[in-house]
Amino acid sequence: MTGAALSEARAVALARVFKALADPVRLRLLSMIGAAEGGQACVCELTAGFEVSGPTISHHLKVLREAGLIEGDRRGTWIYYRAVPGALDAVSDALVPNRVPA
Amino acid sequence: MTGAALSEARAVALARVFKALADPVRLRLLSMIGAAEGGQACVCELTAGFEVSGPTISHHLKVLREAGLIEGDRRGTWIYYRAVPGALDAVSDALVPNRVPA
DNA sequence: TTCATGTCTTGATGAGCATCAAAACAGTCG
DNA sequence: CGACTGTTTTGATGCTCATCAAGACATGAA
Repeated sequence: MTGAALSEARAVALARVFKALADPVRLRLLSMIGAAEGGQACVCELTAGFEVSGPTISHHLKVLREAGLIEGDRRGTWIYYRAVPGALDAVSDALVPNRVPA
Repeated sequence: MTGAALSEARAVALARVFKALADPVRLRLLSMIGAAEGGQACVCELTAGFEVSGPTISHHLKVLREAGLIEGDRRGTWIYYRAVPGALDAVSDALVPNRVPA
């Protein structure tokens, strides 16, 4: 956030992603998905880790999906979600441009 | 977000910061402060760059201040705001731990 | 087809937030 | 002190969001 000033349009787009990240449940969902075996997890596993109801988890997953942070595909009975590659890196870059991949 | 699963407490703390970033006006304020001469800007300069009213800018600056992202000090008539060093880096680290300073 | 399971959508409710106008506070200058 | 500028606080309003209960949809099995 030290480079040139942010344009209005870019600020709106970035704010949308940050809004998706601005909830403890969604952060933990994202974390659980990333930490899961093979980088993916089905909704049943995710729901088990929280005290909130199934529909609420589904709602949060939808928010993350619409923000471009995760994507899911149905495999038989279950739906598996995984992180969209590079999505979080792009957000990280926007915050601190002077960083490079390890 | 690929390491160990996030604790509930850490998720709540992180979400608080993301919530502060989840507004286009606040993102642009942060950007303008970072891009300003000497890394600091007075409220009058910031207000001039927006269409919203003065009190609204003041409100957003307060949110950023309470999130630990900026700090301000009065210097005569004007109050100057600047970014808290390392605050954004910490957020960036939380998102993508596998990055190192350039 | 009928049933059971997993996931999502709908509808409703209560809490939180962005915004502004008006008032209050802080500091400078005459 | 009094007038003025810069900044914040207060109060009110409309909107968005998180959550749940109930129902709907999708898939696989009997």
